[in-house]
Amino acid sequence: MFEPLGYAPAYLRVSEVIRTRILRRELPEGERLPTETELARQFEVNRSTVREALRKLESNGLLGRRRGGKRLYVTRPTRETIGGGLSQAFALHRARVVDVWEALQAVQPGIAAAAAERRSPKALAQLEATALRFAARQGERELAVGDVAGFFDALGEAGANPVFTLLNEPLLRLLKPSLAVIIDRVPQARSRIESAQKEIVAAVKARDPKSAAEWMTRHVRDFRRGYEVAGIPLSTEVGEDLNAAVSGLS
Amino acid sequence: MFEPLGYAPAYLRVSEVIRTRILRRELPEGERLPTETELARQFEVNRSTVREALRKLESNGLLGRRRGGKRLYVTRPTRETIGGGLSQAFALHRARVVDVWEALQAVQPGIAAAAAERRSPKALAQLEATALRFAARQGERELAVGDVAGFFDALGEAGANPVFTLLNEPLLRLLKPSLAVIIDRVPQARSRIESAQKEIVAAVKARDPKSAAEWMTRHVRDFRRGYEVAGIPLSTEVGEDLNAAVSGLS
DNA sequence: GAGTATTTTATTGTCCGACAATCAGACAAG
DNA sequence: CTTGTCTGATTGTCGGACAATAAAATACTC
Repeated sequence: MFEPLGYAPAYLRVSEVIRTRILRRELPEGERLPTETELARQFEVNRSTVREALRKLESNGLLGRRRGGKRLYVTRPTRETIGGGLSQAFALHRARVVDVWEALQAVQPGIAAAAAERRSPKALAQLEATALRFAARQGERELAVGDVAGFFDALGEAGANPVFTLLNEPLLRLLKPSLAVIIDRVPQARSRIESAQKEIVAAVKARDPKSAAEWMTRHVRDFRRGYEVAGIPLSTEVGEDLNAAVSGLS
Repeated sequence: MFEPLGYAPAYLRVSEVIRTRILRRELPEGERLPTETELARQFEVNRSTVREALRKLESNGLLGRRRGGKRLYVTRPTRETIGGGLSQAFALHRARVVDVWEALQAVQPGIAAAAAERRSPKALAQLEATALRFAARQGERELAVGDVAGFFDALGEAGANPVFTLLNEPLLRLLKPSLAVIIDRVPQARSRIESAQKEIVAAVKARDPKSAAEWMTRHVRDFRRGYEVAGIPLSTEVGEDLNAAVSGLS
């Protein structure tokens, strides 16, 4: 019948004010924030209160500090920040590998198509380099996994769409552990990935969105096969210990 | 040559410890956190330090409080939390409506297909209800926009994939303002949306993923037409003032 | 005068102690 | 069984303090 009348503690109000200032770019990226004491003076609150507000903004990725620096600067959330937060959220919502895979399946073909449509020469070169790096890699499971993720990243970048770029990161992050298992346990995994990448690169180079999307669809579908062959149950929760989940094939 | 040896202030270490405890579910959701004084005692730091740590976790959505309550509880990030953070990030990365639209184009058909495959009777009922609500709505632009978003939400829910559900929210949030403009300025918008929803619901009901995806593709493509007809430049940045952006057709 | 040491200052991280507001229960009264 | 009253616990906020150290300013060297 009645709404609660919603009082907000000072630390929240302070962080809110700073936040909106940043969002409407009155505090532009790279700007150095005033000192805590100065902020406290301006807002007429205690420094402790200001600090609580700053911690919030800091973990939102809106404030950060330069390497080892003391003062805070206005920044925007990086891929890493967002990726970390989102993948953590997915894990807490008990997302399973099949869920992540399904999302990948939905989103990657679109990304590939966008990349094919709009790739700059530079982005293309980047993409080719990544593919080659993976192909040349021997052993070194972890690095190989990084290369695969790097390929998706480069593709997202080539699409020149920040939404894609930012959404890509958390999915890859969740995928990586299981991908490592696949590469370890499925002998033909590397060559299949390699050839899929080659086809996708070719399509992107030829500016052929349709073909890029199709090859990507196959590529992602292959991952699913990989899970099955590697003995990773599709219902494994991401963030779970994979070693515990894979059915014990030696 | 050498990595910086990375000292972390106490408030960070405290929040990190609590965070990992939550992530590995040693602090299960719904658990009441000890009082600040108690935490300070256990970590052997000052209460102010604990409070800074708590603020970080709070804005990550890992801690929250029950309506008007005082004590903190372990929670997981809600759709709203994530949606807010992500859409804010998109805005700061200068995403444009066309970028968001493209992401929608990529992801929604997959969601629709998933919903068609797995919808429970209950989720289907929910979806139908949402569609009907939109159809019955007259005037009340804001509410109508909410209904459209609600339709996508219900669809994501029906897919029973937390990844989809969580990714949906921020996209919709960014879309809403421009959607409002479309509904205002494009006379046939409502009826087109209504009929698309009807087709999608039918496909979901019939458990026909392929058809669901196809209709969704058309539905989303329609939005793009809507932008053009409404005079919203596709390169408008989301979060920008739309009234300033629409070409002045009175 | 450009680059390198050295000193000085400013700023953050942390602590302590304090107090009002208020939430959560217990308890009494109608 | 609801309403009012009391009590204790807990949070939000404050003020002041101090060591560590980053940033700025200064002196020094070639």
